[in-house]
Amino acid sequence: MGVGMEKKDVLAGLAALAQETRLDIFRLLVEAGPEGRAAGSIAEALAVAPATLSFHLSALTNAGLILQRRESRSLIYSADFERMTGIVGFLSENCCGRSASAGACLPVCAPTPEAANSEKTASPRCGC
Amino acid sequence: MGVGMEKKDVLAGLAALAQETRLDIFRLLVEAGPEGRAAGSIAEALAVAPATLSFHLSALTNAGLILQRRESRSLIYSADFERMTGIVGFLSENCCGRSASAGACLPVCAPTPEAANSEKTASPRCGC
DNA sequence: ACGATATTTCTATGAATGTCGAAATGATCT
DNA sequence: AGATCATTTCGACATTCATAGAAATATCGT
Repeated sequence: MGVGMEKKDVLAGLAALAQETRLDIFRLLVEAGPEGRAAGSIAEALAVAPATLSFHLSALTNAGLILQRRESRSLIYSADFERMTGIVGFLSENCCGRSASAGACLPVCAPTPEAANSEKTASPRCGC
Repeated sequence: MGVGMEKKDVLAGLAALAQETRLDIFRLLVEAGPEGRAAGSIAEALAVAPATLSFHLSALTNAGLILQRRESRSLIYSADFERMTGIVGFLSENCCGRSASAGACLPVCAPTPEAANSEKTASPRCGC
């Protein structure tokens, strides 16, 4: 309990990320790290209208993927990494009948180039 | 190169998973492993109309998340784990300004219960 | 309090999506 | 070839979503 995420939360998170503008926003915030970035800065970086950005920031916030804090006049948004890992974990739960908590079922941690190459030769597999 | 996924592919994958029925299907196939499961078996397990299931299987297939093969009269579907890891990797690319290939930026490999607990105490962080 | 700046809410519109019954297609077995 | 079984395609419907201009709200600095 506590570790596993509710399906509806995962669904909300995926839906939030399944949109080009929001995916761009989220990746920008992942890159920015915990310090985050102001709404205006995001709007400028991605060249989206303020109203449109606000719409998407709300969507990401409601999905729990990003956090908001105020700093002077600016609203700073940052990625919620904990939530993101929860979503990934949900996807690989019970991989090949095993429980995800038993260990790394999917090599989701960025593979080394060598591992990536050997992966190429092997047929699609689950990594179990 | 070849390891990184195109943004449009990631977007398609996320959109495909951002739907309750399809998420259920995919997780069922993740659990089934490389052996996969027949369309009819999936329809029965999830109690969805054949036409509806077919619609969603097409969506997942087009997104590259699942694979199809024939076995006698049945069409067997299985999860494409390689594609899934590609999507996850894309999300954590350039985490906090670093490249994902430099190492595990996000603890996306299922955390041990102990690690999960210590995570609870810390404020949201990126794991870098 | 006032003016300036940052962001959100309101409103409208065009486009895409999920669902399922009915019919059609494709594959198998005898 | 004919009968049967598994799955897909078609058609129609209601619902949801992305976008952005204009107005409203909130915060700050003086």
